[in-house]
Amino acid sequence: MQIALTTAGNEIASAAARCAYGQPIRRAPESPALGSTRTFAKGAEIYAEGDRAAFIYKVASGAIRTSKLLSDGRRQIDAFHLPGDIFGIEAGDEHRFSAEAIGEATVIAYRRCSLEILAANDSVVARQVVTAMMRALERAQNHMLLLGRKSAMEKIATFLLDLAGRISENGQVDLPMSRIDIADHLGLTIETVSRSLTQLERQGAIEVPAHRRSIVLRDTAALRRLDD
Amino acid sequence: MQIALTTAGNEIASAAARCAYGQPIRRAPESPALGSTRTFAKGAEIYAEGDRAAFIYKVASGAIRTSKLLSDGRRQIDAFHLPGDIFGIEAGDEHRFSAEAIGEATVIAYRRCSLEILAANDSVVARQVVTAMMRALERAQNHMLLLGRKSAMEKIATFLLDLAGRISENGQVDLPMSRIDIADHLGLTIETVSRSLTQLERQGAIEVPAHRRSIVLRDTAALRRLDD
DNA sequence: CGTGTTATTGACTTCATTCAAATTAGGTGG
DNA sequence: CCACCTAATTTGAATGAAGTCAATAACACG
Repeated sequence: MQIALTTAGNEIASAAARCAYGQPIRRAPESPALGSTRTFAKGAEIYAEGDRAAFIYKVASGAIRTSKLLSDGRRQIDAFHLPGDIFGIEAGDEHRFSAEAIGEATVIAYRRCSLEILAANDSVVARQVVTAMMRALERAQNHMLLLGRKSAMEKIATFLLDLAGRISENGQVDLPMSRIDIADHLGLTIETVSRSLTQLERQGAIEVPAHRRSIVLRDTAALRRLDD
Repeated sequence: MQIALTTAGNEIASAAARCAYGQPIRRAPESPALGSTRTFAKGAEIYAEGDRAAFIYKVASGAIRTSKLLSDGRRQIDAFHLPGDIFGIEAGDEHRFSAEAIGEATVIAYRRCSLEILAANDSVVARQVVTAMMRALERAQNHMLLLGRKSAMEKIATFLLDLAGRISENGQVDLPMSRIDIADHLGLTIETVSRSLTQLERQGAIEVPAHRRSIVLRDTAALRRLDD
């Protein structure tokens, strides 16, 4: 029982169908109600803080940032979501972050229903959603330590190692996001991000190719020493 | 079907019994296996980072802090847990924070089993645990914004308003925790916490009685202006 | 009352920010 | 392919918010 539109092995879609209709329903592939793929241009908003949370999302390609704003415009980027990552899960009925595509990105949107009902009705999807939530919680908790107690250099080192663990091929990390995004994720300014990268490069820990959107980790041991 | 030792209306205990034994089992009140109350002295450790997470806890009285350490001793207090709060839920099998009693405190410990099994087997407890996790996630996400983007004064204002919302009687907040704990929660030093409180007092927003362990909110509007 | 702990205050330093300018990258149209 | 333009990034100099170090003050408790 798998719905054509969804990616292979995806349990969320079938569960969402059950959730919405009581029992699994076979749907035409062109149905937009669940598991629909959407493409967003660079900078496009997927949802805003306060929007009704009707869907949860899975990144298919590209990268998404979720962020919160203070009234005067200061921004905190809670997380970057890469292909395979689920985002947009909420406890209440509205989004508590806004989500934007960083570059061009495609996401799969799944109609959401109350997580309590979901969890009660379907153990497979419950596990998936609970797991995604747990991951978000762990990420947030580690990030609190970073934001509250680490220096700029340590923040950058931690960030690079984390990204490398998620998307590096042979020690090279292609940054999907700008310096501003990195700064707003790490609680720094773009200038400090830039200076820290320069300093790490001078120390031989990393190498920043000309186009500035990728970073080669030269000395991960040195970075790890900064990480903790 | 309620187990004698547990507090009234508590679903976690009965679910834990089901979880551990497949079906509900009536246990003698003196059984320590689930819903057991434990008392901790000031500063006593309930569990350490890395400990096997065999229980989840609910605060009965007093206050608990959960925190993470950097290798050189810098500390980030993730949250303060007050009576009624659940803490110690983990995705994996070990604790990712340490938990200590702030003053003398009593907690109720519930034998834990894999959350996936929990969620699959029992919708009532699934809802409770998922709700507690959600709350932890929301707290963490708001706290990231505070740690990453707020000034010292704003941090203190947010902290006081939050605490007031949880334990104030008529605008008076009795702080269970020391300045060091506040500092380590807000990503500040004790000196900065102290100076910020003094400044808020000078501005007439708060009043700090002589014993320094309680705070009267005089002008919540002014605090709210700082909060966001 | 001492004594130890916790909090406040003061003086100075530092790390990161701010403001400003220069440089580089990437896209557009000739 | 190159000149131009805009946006992103880097770099420099000065400032500032919070940290550090040090001393004092206020409690809490025996």
